[in-house]
Amino acid sequence: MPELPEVEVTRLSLAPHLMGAQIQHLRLGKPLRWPLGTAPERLCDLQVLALRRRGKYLLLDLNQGLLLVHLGMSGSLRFFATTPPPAGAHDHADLQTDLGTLRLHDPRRFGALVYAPQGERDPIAQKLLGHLGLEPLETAFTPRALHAGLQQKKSAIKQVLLAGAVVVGVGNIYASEALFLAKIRPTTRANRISLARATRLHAAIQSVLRQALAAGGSTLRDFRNAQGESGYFIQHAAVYGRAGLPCRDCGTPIRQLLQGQRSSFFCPHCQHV
DNA sequence: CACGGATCCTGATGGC
DNA sequence: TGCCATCAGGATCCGT
Repeated sequence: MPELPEVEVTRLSLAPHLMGAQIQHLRLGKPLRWPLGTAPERLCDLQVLALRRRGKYLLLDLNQGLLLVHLGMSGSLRFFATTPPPAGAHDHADLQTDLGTLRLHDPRRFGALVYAPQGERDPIAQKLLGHLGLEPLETAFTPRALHAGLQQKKSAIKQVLLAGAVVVGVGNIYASEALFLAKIRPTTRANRISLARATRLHAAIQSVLRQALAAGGSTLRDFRNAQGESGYFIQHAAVYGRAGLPCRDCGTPIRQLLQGQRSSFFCPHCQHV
């Protein structure tokens, strides 16, 4: 469900509610991808100082340590200013604060809630964040930097984008969309992409992510922001989920293929090598 | 050590 | 209607 835009939309809608909140209780449901890494009681009385994002991770800076939240494939966060409704079968964490309750809903449980007592330099934070590539909407992400990163990778560009070691936050939907905009085939080896084409891809990634952000995140299935509202970007997808349908630019049927167990979509006419 | 594949889990969907 | 196979927005881990 969540790629960078969805996580960022979540962060933006959550920040005003969580800023300065004091944790009173943490209730955990079924296990998530990783254990919390501490006893839930240890978080009591800690205060939320800031809400940041790194790739698809949400980072809650506490006055002692850092709480990392990942939404996996099916996760979403909601904030309840008053008493939340009873937890459902897939509500696996309730972070109760003096300002309200942050609830993590995640049917597939690929998501995670992890406490790093020593903040970003904590080993667990290093393990999860240390290898991440550039933030696509920050100034360090330039056409040259993208090109340089791609030069190091021999795999297909689609898989390099998904891996997050060069640039973070681009998931399965936006990878296909960005490659279509840049007119690059998903199967092209990353190190065979010229500076000119990397420059197009750079612009395409930013354009696709910014559009999705402005639209409030995609809504392929059930993405909701912290207020429970859904976005609508996916209805404008150029290629994602459109196998067999005519390309919006040239009419050629969109093709679907499998790369690393993930579907890719592309127009065989508009996207060369 | 870089790469590709298997893997975690539940729900929705479509074919028979 | 029921049963089964397939697929879904992620990312780590493990074997080669």
